[in-house]
Amino acid sequence: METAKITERGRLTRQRIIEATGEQILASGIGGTTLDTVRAATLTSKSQLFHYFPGGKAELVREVADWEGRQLLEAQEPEIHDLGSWESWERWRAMLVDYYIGRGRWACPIGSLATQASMTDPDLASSIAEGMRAWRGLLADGVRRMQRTGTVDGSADSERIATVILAAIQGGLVLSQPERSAWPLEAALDSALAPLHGVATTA
Amino acid sequence: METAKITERGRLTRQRIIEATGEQILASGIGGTTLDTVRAATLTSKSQLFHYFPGGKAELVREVADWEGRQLLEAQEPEIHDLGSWESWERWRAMLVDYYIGRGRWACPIGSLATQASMTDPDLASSIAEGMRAWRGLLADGVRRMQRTGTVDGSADSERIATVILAAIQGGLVLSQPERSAWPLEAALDSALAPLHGVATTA
DNA sequence: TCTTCATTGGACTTCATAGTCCATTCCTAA
DNA sequence: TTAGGAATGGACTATGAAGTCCAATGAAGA
Repeated sequence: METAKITERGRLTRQRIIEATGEQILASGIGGTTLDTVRAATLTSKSQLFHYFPGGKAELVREVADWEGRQLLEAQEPEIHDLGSWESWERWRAMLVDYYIGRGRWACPIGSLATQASMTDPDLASSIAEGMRAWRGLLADGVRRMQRTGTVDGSADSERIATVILAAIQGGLVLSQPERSAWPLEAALDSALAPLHGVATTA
Repeated sequence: METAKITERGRLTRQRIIEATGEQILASGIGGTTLDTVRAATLTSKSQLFHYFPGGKAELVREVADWEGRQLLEAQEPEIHDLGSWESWERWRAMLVDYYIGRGRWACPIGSLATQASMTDPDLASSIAEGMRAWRGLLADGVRRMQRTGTVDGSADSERIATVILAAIQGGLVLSQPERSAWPLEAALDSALAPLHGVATTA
């Protein structure tokens, strides 16, 4: 058994801790999130935090990053595995904007953690980099599907287009966050998506 | 007199503190930068830090943000005030990539601070937002110059194009940082600049 | 029922860091 | 030369947050 004995009740508590920590990190950053505020929000005790996360805060943050990463990918279902038509890309785009802005996140759980912690926690940094690569891979798959249908020039570099789209998301959020407006994100995203519907970038 | 009495010697010390703090923040983040490490790096004493920055760490960080913002704009001189030809844009792009990657920064002093502190320090957040707007304005000026020469479609929204370029920079850096590779930044930037030399986005 | 172990509560310890205070040194101008 | 204020040194305090420890509780199977 890899994970020590854990009952259903324990699993729920553990999950509750992860989700509450995720919310606090998104709202206040890693530095603004303390074990005491997590404890208060989850109605747990110090010993529980260390019982479920023996590695302390660092391990907890890493688990949060993993979980948020999975959530982010799940939120993009089912479109993320389609992306074979412009309509699918449009639905995916709408979902994404809603995920970030509509739900009041205003930041990417992954991208934001990347800039916050990549310099202090190498483990977390590589985990995040891996998540980014996975995400980029799914987008690149979509781009290749568009190339197969002929909508997109077959000679274009699909990985590169996927990277540009990801960068647009992350950069758009960096600008949207302080402005509290969705439009930088939408502008950046639409600009990056332009090559996917056979229309030149018109800005 | 707005600023209290300060001699040339004092001004230099103060500046030394700002620059060292800026380097540490860029390398280790705000949380990873302590007054003690700054003190050690600058060969100063605790009392000096509070003598020059009565508001403590928060004020120091804000001064750093201001100074880094000015540095960032200065680094783009003189091109940032030209940008009237594609060649000028190319020179500007090269300068920028060198500023971030060539000098081992791997992060934007402004964008990185935005995600690190905008949620905890509203003053800093608005100061950063203002810096972003100023920067965007300069880029938009350049875009309009390109429109006047006819290289760029005059009906395009110059502010929007400028925003997309800024987002490409910020997002490119988010991706470049964990990968320790310049190419995400270059890909995003080149894609955003494509509309400026009359070539459709080819990725 | 009883045993065992996961789960929980919460006080306590340790430590890093922001911030305070006062004495001392350095510079400059009268 | 000297007086005054800026600049500096560094010990000290206060605080908050991470992490430890042990006792108490709850649940599930023998």
